[in-house]
Amino acid sequence: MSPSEQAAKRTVGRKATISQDQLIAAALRLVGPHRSISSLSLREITREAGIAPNSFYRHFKSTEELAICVIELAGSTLRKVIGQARFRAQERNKGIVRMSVETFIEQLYADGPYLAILLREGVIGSDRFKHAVRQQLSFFEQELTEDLIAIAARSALSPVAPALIARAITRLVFAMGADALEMTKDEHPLLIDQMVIMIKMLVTGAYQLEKHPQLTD
Amino acid sequence: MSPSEQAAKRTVGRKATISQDQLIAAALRLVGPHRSISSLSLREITREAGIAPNSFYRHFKSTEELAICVIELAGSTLRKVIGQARFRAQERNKGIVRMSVETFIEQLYADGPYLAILLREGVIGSDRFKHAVRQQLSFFEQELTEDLIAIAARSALSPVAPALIARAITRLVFAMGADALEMTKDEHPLLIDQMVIMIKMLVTGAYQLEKHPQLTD
DNA sequence: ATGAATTGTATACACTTGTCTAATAATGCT
DNA sequence: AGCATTATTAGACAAGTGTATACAATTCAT
Repeated sequence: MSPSEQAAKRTVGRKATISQDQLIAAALRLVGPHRSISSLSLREITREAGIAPNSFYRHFKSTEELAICVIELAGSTLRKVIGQARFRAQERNKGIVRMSVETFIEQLYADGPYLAILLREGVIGSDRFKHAVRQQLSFFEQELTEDLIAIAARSALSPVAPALIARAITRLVFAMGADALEMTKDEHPLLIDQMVIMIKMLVTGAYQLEKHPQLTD
Repeated sequence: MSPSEQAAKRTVGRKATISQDQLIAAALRLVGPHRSISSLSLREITREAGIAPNSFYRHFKSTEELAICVIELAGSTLRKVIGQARFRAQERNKGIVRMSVETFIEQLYADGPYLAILLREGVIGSDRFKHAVRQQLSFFEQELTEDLIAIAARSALSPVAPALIARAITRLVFAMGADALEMTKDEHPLLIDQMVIMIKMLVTGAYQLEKHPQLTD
């Protein structure tokens, strides 16, 4: 149940002066590019939002509840952005891989630091918390899998464990994204080149293994 | 300067009733498989170690200082373990890749949850903190690079950007390791199979790209 | 207009946190 | 033995935390 959906149910009573979305916005403002969501305190958020601490409970059961909303927002936003990148790749004639990777890295410093959030919060916080992040990652994986199947079909090659490739690429890209967070922007082009090559390795390697499934491990 | 080296300097005065290593042990006990080091409070650690809060300062300047010691310990311990895995791979006749990956995953639940620590703390905490983790990662990368060069030399193939492959493998393995942390142990064998295939994809892909450096991106 | 429902606030409580100041205890050197 | 040195402690402080209770304000349906 998204914030706005839930708010629509109310029919009688005092009009809300603050919305869940405004609280989320306040939290995002506090997080910025460096802080972790799970480190935000309830009082901090309400202070930033300009309301009394207790008012928070009218909108979220706990800060964890809010954090999960943020994660879902981050995931869906990012998938939207990456989806657009595929179209842009066809307009200009950059490769899909390169275009996607570039867009991905751009998002690190976009208005909403959504990518940075997903990168950080996947390994800390409560179980529900981590689960939410991993679910978003699996959405990426899924969409990527579908892409790979489509591409394999066009090139008349059988799909070689596309789910596995998708998982590898997803993990690789997110890990390198975490690296990028600790760099200055001028180092990003080099990193992007590396990421593109890595992905190429994975894909051509996958096709190669399909053709010659022997090889020692 | 490691904990034990520093302690050796003292010549006169009251004998220390607690050592830096004992404090580190207490911290590790608290971290367990789930908590983050950066979330440990000074008082918590001293409580666990059985000393007064202020005594902490005689051994570490701050909890961050201790955390960095833990990270370095975790890194060197893990590299030792993985190094041994290579020898073990030759004794039994499993492949180096499979043996290393299996050993890696085993470490998730070893006595010292060192791997879990490295996986988590790379993206949170202070800059010094993150830097310490990334340094340990780069050590892994380096040793792996040397291995790849050696292998390439034996197989009479030119080394195809071994540093890049090493980086990709490292990132991939650590990311999948983070996944493993959220699974039950009976799911690990499947994950290990996947990791091995992914690494094979990367390596054979790299050789393939060397032979035919065209291909769209 | 009245009352129910809902949102927001004020105050307070019990905790935890890091760190300061002094004082005490134990050790080695002379 | 006495002294300097170091380790540890106790006690206290200000600041921050989540949340419980009680109350005020606002809105809608009747």
